Amino acid sequence: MYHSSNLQFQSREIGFSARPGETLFVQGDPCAKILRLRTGVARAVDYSLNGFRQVMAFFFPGDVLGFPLAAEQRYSVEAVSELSFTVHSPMGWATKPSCAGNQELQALDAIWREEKAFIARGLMLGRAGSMTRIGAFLAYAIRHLPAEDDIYDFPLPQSDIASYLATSPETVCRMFRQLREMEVIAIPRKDRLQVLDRHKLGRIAEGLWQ
Amino acid sequence: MYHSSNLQFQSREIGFSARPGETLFVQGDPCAKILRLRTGVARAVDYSLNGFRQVMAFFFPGDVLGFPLAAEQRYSVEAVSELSFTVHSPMGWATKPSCAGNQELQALDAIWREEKAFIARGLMLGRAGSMTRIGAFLAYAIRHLPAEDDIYDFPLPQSDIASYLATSPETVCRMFRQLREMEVIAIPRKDRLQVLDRHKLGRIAEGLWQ
DNA sequence: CGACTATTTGAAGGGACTCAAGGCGTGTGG
DNA sequence: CCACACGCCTTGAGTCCCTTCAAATAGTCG
Repeated sequence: MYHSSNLQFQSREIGFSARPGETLFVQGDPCAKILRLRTGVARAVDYSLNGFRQVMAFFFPGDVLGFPLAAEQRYSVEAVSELSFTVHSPMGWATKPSCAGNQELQALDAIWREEKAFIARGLMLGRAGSMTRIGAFLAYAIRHLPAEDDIYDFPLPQSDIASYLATSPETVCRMFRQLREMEVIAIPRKDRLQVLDRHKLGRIAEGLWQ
Repeated sequence: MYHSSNLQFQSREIGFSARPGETLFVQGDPCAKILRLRTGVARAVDYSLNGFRQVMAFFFPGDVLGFPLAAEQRYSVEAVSELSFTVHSPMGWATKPSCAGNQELQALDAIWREEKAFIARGLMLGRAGSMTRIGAFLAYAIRHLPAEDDIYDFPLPQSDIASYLATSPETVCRMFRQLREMEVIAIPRKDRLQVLDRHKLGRIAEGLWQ
C-alpha cells in the first residue's frame, strides 16, 4: 500500500476519488489543477484527429498528473481502476534545480516521474517481438503496483495493454497464455497477477528467452 | 570525444561545437551542465545492459538538453550532424509555473520541449505500418529543420531513423523509395530532403494513403 | 436472466524482418 | 591522382511473426 501522509504540500489537500473509466483531464483543457495519485491506476490517452486512440502511459500511486509544463493538458487522463487522489494548486510549485529545498525537489521529481512514464513506453516499443514487449511491460508494471506475497493488484485490461504496446489484444492474450504455460506468471483471480519466476521474466524482458 | 573537461560552468553563454558522432552526454553522468542547441541535430540514445542500442529522440535547434530533472543523465546524447550550442549552468534556472517571469518560462518551456520529443516518438511508434510511421516522422522532422524553398537540411542517417522508429534500415530505405515514386518527397542531394506534396505527406502520416 | 464487454482460441493472409549481395559516396594512403 | 577500404544505402528473395477476421466463452452489471 502507498502512504502519502508523510508528503507535505503547501496548499490544502483534498481527497478525491474516481470510478474506472472516468475522465480526469481532457486533452486541450487549460492546466488548472495538479493531481497526485494515492491509490489505483490511471492512463494517459491520446485521441488523434482521425479518431485513433492510443494509451500513452500508465500512472501509478505516487505519480503527479497535470503539471502545467504547457498551457494545455497534453493528454487525456482516465481512471483505469478505482482511484483516490489529492488535488493541488499549481501555485507555489516552484522548482529550482540548484537548491535542495524540499518543495523544489518535489516538483522536479513529479515532472521527472511523469516523463519517465513516457520514456518507459518508448523503450518498450523499441524492442522487437511481442513477447519481449509484454515481458518488459509486466516487469515495469509490477515495480509500481502494490502486492502481497508476489500477488499483485493488476487492474489493467488487456485492451489497454495492447494499445500501450502497439499490438493487438489477441496477441496480448496469447503472450499471457504462453507466460502462464511457461510458469512465469499466474492469474489466480481476475485483476490479480502472480509472478512465479521473477528471474525468467527479467530475461524475457531483455529479449533472451528460450 | 567527451567534452566535460574543457567546459566551464558559468551563468554566461559560451559557444561550443561538436562534430558528427561526438558524444556530449553519457548516460549516468551527473547532471552538471545544460546545453542549448543552436544549429544541427543531436540524438538521445539508450544503451541497455545487453548491448542493445536505441535512438530515443532527436533534438533540433532551440532544444535544451541535460536539464537536471534527475541526478543523473537519463540518456546519452550524440551529435548527428555538425553542432553548435551554448552551455549554461543549472543555477538560476528556477521555474515557477504561477509566475510569468522570463527565466521561469524558459525553464518550463525547455523541459516541455524535451518531454515533447519523447512523447512524439511514442505516438509514432503507436501507429501501425511502416509507411505511416515514416510519414509521421518526416512530417515531424521537417517542422524542426531549417529549410530553403521546401528543401530541408536533412542530416539524419537512415540507420538512426530505423532505430528511432523501431524498424529495420532496409524498411526505411524501401519506404523512402516509395515516397519518391509517389512524388511526395525528393532527395536532390545527400543530406537534403525536398517535400513535393505536403498534403499527401500529412495524409500518409495519419494512416490514410493509397 | 439477459445484454454487454472483455477475453480466448483458431485459421489464413500479409507485411516486415532477416539474410545476402551489390552499388554509391567519402576519405585515406600509396 | 588513383586505388582501396569503409560505411551507408539499395535491392531481391524467402520466411515467419503478427494481424485480421470470425466465433465462442467468460465475466459483469442491470
